[in-house]
Amino acid sequence: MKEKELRRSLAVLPIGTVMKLTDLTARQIRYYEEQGLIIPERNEGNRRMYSLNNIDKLLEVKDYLAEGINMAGIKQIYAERAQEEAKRQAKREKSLTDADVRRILRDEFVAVSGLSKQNQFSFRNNGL
DNA sequence: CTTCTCACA
DNA sequence: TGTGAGTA
Repeated sequence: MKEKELRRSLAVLPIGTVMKLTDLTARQIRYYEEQGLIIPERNEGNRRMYSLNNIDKLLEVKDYLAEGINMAGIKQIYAERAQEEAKRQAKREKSLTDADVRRILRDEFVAVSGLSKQNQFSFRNNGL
């Protein structure tokens, strides 16, 4: 499920192909890049190379534009989308630290009680 | 031939 | 956003 996403991110399409796939002019495609909506890579000859994800985003932008949304509006939509992703990322990190909290708490207890891990083991064997 | 940047009779 | 100029 991750190998697939990697392929979709591979920039292998020249602008000419993108034009046919999206029905957008080169001018528009470059303009949307200028607006930060997409960030195509560049090959050795400074030629823009697009990925399938870039195509999807361009088509998405095209739809928003068709719905009457302007550049500013589209930028806001992606800005909000980025913030929500940031929150999800923060939550994952928080849940991961929660797991670590137990380890930290346990180590703290061991230190305060003065019990080594080996002693804890022997205590258990003695039913304590 | 395709794409790039820059500019606007 | 279109388009032509001059390149790479």
